[in-house]
Amino acid sequence: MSDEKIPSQPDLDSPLSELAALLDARHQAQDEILRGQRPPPGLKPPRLLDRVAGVDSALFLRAPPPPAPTPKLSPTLPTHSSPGIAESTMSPDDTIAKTYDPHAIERARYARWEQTGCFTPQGRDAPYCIMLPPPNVTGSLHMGHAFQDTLMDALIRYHRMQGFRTLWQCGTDHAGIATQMVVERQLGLKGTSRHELGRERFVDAVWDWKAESGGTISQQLRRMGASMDWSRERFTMDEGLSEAVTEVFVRLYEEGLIYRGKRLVNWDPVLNTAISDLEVVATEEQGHLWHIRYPLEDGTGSVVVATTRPETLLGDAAVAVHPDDERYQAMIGKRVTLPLCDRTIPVIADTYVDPAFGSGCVKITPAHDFNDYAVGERHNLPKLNIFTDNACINDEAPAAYRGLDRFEARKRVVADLAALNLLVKVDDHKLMVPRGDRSQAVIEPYLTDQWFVRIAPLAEPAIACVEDGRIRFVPENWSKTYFEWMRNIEDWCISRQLWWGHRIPAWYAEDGSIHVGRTEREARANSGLAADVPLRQDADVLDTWFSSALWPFSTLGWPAQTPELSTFYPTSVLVTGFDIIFFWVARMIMMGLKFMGDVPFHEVYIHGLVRDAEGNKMSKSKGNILDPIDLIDGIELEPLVGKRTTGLMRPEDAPKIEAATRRQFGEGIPSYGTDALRFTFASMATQGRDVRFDLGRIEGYRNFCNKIWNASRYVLMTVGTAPLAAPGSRGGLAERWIRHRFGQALGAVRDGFDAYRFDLAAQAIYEFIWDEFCDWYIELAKVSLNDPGTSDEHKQIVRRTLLEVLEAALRALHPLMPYITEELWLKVAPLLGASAETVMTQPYPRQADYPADPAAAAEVDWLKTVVLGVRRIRAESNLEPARKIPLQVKGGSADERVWLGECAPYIQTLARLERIERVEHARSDATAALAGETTLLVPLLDLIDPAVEADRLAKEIVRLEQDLARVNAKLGNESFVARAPAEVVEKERKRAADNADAIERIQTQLRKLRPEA
RNA sequence: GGGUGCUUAGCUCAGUCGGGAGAGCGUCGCCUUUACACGGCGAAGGUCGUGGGUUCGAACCCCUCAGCACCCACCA
Repeated sequence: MSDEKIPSQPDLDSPLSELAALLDARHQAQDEILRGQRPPPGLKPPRLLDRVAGVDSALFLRAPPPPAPTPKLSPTLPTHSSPGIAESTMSPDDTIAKTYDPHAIERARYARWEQTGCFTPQGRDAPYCIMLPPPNVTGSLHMGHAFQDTLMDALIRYHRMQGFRTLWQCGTDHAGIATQMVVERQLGLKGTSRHELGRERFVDAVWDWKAESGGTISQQLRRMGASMDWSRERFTMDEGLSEAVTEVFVRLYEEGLIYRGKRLVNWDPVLNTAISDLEVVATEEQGHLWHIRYPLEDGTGSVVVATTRPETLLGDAAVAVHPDDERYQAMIGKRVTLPLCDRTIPVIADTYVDPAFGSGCVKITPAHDFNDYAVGERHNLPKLNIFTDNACINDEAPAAYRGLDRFEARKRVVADLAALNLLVKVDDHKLMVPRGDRSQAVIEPYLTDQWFVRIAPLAEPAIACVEDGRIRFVPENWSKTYFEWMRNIEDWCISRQLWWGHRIPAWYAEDGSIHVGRTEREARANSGLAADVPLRQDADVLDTWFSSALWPFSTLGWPAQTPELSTFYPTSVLVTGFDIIFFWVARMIMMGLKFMGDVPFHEVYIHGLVRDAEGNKMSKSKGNILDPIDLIDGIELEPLVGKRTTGLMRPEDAPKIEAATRRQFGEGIPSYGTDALRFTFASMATQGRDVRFDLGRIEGYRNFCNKIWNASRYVLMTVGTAPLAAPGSRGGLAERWIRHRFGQALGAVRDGFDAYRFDLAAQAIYEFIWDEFCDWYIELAKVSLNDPGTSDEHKQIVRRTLLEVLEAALRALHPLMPYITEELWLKVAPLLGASAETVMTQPYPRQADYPADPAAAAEVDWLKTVVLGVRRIRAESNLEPARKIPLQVKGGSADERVWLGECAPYIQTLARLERIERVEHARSDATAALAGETTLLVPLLDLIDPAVEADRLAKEIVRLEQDLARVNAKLGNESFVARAPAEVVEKERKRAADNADAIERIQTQLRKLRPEA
């Protein structure tokens, strides 16, 4: 396998090329090397490691002379690349390389598509539109994107070829927190910070960073072959999209659906911002449960409370017990002295307390715990905030703790309690720790002023539209997840204390009053404020998902009523992962219904998440990331190790990651090309929740590319400029059969696309091309074309069929493998008189044009059975494959007798027969197989070992008898015969009869070999 | 605590309507066969997680149990 890792790009400065040049330049093989093609068999290419070490190519000098030159096409074969486009794998004399090389093709093809405007919606037919989930503008393509984009592009190309007015709306997301963090990190490396720069200059710095790195992902999307309409590319902080954000905010505010309030929110003390519930991830961690004694103020005793966060004691407002808890009845209403603090707090009764947990007493800290907040509200407790924005103890706490970080304060509090003998015990305790999904910081419930969306009124219609089917989830069960969340939804905190994002269109007067408007001017006008009243705009920005929620209509021009908006909204389907159903899908549905009065899409296709071969989530910190571009282009081991081990959050993991990488990719990653990668993704798109990315799959599909390449090469070489039959000529058996099979395959492909079963669509087309077209039809066609007895007329039909089916199969495959199909189609189609510039806008083949032909199917199925039967005999009798053998046939139905006559030439060649003869009695030294009612006999006087053959037949009889016994048992069951559908019963009866007949015939044969049997 | 999935060949996974268990990769054997060795031909390999139920018939429908995964959630 190591032989496969030769880099495919020509590199004329490398020692490889110099050495190659030393060899006879006239040799075909050398031409191939210089053109970047694979060397012929026997020539060992250098390994990647050798190249890295700079010691390659010695192997080339020892290499044997290359074999015969590659066959050539007629020099008059038309070529169809446009001027300025690299002629890729075609050498100047029109030789097609023996091995598919994606690199020579992909970039030029893509540039050509983009230049000619193929990606913009065309025509006036029914619209088809997909919204690209906007990737982070400064991000780079990961496997999840590549997977998702492959599926979307397949849908887009499939529908475009069917004539839909197809729009794939693309763009990028400003990704507030993520982008701000990146830029802040960079500033940190330069020894400065955003605070030093100030807001305005910081935001400028982010725009600079966007300008610098914002093109990365769109270039990578192009490498994937994504046919999105780049002319309509949008950015969530574009002027137009920002206008949409403001418009939505103001309208929701005016309707009372956005409000500002002091609430307990999830606070990230590292990023210094509020975040929404969804951005908090709870992780199970090992901690402690501290049991602390609070003495009663009257000295009559004490209570013991348990806590996982002892520092919050400083903000306690009460101790709560269950109202029915007999142990504490006497204490309810009394006060306890709060240790370390110079104050007392009440003992209250609340059903929130679980008497069975811990001591049955709970400390209540309303300002720092969501439950306690609710208890505090019920009992009118003060909300004592003891933290600063970055979670240090503030001045509300006793002087001894002020300024301490929360974890430092925890240690100090615990130590002080122990010193006072108030620490009863400390237990190990597993708890769920809330962490920010971006910063990984421990989140604190924190009391601040924030903006919220009142979500229930928006959620209600959003639930209804999924219930009544206006939006359909695929797979359907994701709607359950959606309902579950939507029915328990909480108000959405949309303000963020960041600098990068959409500013909130709210202004404050000095008296603290709030004025909302599309502009400051409008805000003043709304409130009747004079122009000279000083106003200060809210410093916060909106949650990034607020603008993402508007994506399906903001990108189409809303709030303006554009033609695009009326044409493409609602969009056709949303393709996304289940991880953002709540973040994005639900919110788009709510906003779309609210502002467009209609759903944003009719279907939501939820795909799985890409994981590594072991099923682990791919992450930088695990060092198991695969870069889709590396799979396309290949990467040598050292750079791969480098990529995986730099920029780690935990640099100490580097050695482990390096070792694992070297183990798994000892020779780097070979180049597979975009089409193989895309086909792999499509075939992994099953209904499951996660998809494991396995290099074996992509290698297999790279081989598939090569198979297609070579099948096309054969067809081009065979047909050349030879005359073809007129279109529509009725073919022979094989021609009718392959058309029939193609029609069936097209049906399966269509069903696959319709159901978003890309795996089934991919499988159908893979099997058609490899198992039917290559393995059988091309071989059958060769028989006709190579037989001197074939009429010219028939040969012309065979050539046309080869071309037509190949040409249509390339179109059928195009949505999944755009590059190789384009490349080959442009060579194949002209031979049929087609002269388009691209296959991309050609009609998708229709099943109706390849109607079923059951007669041809039955006959070829029988033909295949005969050939397979002989091949099996040959293999199991250890006959040399090259040796031509005689075949005798005996018996057979009327149809089969006719078929044998018609198929004899095919059978003779494909089964490598010397002759076929009909006999009435089998010789005893013959091996036998069955094809329908026909018995196949291969007399092998000199080679057969009767014992071996007898064993083989005996085994076959056992197999048939087992099957017969099962079928007979079924038929012997009266209920089965009485209750099963007649056709099922009939089928079983026929099967029993067939089996019995087959057993009889094999037994006859066996008795001749083994008379005692 | 609530919810959702998953368990089929050595591995990764299909299996649509309940009616003869499939593919790819891997393994084994043969083969440089004029498109392709990134290939061809052939083969081996499965008690469909467990136990029960419904049915003439269950990988598939229902229930039980076991194992695994994920999502949501305020038990200190």
